[in-house]
Amino acid sequence: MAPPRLPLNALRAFEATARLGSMSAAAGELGVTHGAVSRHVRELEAQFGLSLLRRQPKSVVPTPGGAQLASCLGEAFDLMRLGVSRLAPSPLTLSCSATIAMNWLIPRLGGFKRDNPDVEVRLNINYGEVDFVRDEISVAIRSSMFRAPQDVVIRPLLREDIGPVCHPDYAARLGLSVPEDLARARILGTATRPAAWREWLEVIGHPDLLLDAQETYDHFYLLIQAAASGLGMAMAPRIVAIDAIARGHLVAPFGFTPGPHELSLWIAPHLRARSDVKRLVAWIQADMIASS
Amino acid sequence: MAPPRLPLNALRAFEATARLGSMSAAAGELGVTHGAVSRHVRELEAQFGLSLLRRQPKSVVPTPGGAQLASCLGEAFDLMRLGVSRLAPSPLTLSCSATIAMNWLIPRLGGFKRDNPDVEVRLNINYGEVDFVRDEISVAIRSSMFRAPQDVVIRPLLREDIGPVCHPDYAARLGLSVPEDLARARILGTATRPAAWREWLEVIGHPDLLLDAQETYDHFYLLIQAAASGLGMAMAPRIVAIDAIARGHLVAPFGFTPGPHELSLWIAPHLRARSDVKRLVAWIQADMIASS
DNA sequence: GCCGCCTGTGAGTTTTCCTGACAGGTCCAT
DNA sequence: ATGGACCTGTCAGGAAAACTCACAGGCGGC
Repeated sequence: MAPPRLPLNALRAFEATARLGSMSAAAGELGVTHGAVSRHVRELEAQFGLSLLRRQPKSVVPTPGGAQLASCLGEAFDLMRLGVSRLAPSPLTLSCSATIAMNWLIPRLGGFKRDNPDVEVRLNINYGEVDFVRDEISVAIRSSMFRAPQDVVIRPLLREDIGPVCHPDYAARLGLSVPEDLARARILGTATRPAAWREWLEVIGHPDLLLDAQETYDHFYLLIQAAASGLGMAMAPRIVAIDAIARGHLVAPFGFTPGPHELSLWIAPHLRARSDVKRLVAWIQADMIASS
Repeated sequence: MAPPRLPLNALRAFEATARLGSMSAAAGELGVTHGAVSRHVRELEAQFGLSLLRRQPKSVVPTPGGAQLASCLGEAFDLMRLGVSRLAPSPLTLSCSATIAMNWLIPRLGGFKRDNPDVEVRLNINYGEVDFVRDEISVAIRSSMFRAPQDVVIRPLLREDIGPVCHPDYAARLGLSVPEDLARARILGTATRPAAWREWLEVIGHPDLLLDAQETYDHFYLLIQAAASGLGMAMAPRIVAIDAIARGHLVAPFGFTPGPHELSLWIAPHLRARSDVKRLVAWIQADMIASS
């Protein structure tokens, strides 16, 4: 008969219990209920034929043997974690447009780093096509304007709500109340989304209105900054304007309307099960929803 | 979001695979199928987002990262095993009668030690009542003549087949063919089982025959040896005579008949889940059945 | 006394793990 | 070539482990 396999999960539960001096605390650390921990410890005691913990009213104390075992186990688990962490993982790289990066991601990234101090996020500022392997991209935030590569895991984030934005004083000065009033405004555009104003006019039901960009910026984020500086009206997705609106740098006199595009997460298929990838994805999804 | 729990079972499967250079070998060591190991390894690779093994036609070779991880894991598991083995277990103690010990157990004990080199078995030569705690007994072989203590785990072994035995030459000289012929034999008895002959006569359907012990030994094993020396007929359970019969030291001219008692294993309840206890119990059960 | 905090335990359920069977691949011997 | 031995990969289905939920009981503090 072969030597019995070590009951690894039970050993982990016991180690945490001995270290924390409490089954409930160990259960919290392991993300299970106290009952599960209690069972694991009893299973070990039965298997070894001796008691590992002295039960006390408000806590548990390892017996001498239990303490020695716990210390061995602690070292062993540390060693495992060390080995796993040494696995030279390719860095976690998030690709998104400069606009999203500046107006949504970077201001919120501190929160992710606070919750996940051990995860390092590299940014890749880009939009459009992605080569996950060549550029070592783990996750990309992309608009549905672009086609995802084959095999990529896609998680829809949100439909882009779009609307005109400008500086609050600018809006007040022009007295905007209906879309037609925009004829009085200076219309700002961007080279990367030449159809932006046309798309908006269509979704709000004024396809007849003609608003042509009187000034065109090379980059979307320059456009946003121009609008925030009071230089005119920009057509912007809510997600990139929301912070500026909250700070009072921008207003959206006509609100936002669901636009023709949506934002998605593209996840490198070979990395989709990696824990840091999963954590980043979960965080982006949650924070995107929270800020929409 | 909490840091992910280490997938311990998968890590163990990978460690064995890397050490043995083969999933099938690892599966053998762990007592599972190769499919299970394959899944575990793939799960790890997915979770870490990198490949741990280079697949080759007839084997697998750890990648550099995989080799480093495997070495860490190997140390960690060794440490765990060490910690567990240090748990000062009470010694494994088997209690049985001197007769069983001499005529059945000890000749077979080598086989158990060969299959379980890491298990040390202490013997407690005794019969009748057992105090598992005071005498630190783990397992006892006992006859149903005795009452087991409360709470003991009982595993029936076999019904005692009993019959008269003597030296082959002695049987030939007397020309025994029917029980009545035993009147010509010298009847040997033992103080510990004074009713042995009577019980046999009853189970073979000759309650009328009267065979009284003409010589009585203090111990059963002395009785067996006396019979094997040609001093007369002894009433013996098959299980204690079987080896002497096989070696030609004894014969059972009337065979063996199911007797009124049976042999059982009594297992100390607080030790019943201990792996060495379970292995000893399994071995005794298997070998008892094999030799009956 | 009552309440809060701990652990123990049972039934029932979810999740994990494993099996068993098959497929594809390489190497070796025939 | 061709068949056999021996790997690994994969899938559906089933056994076993793990977990949850709910309740019970003990102890200490307010």
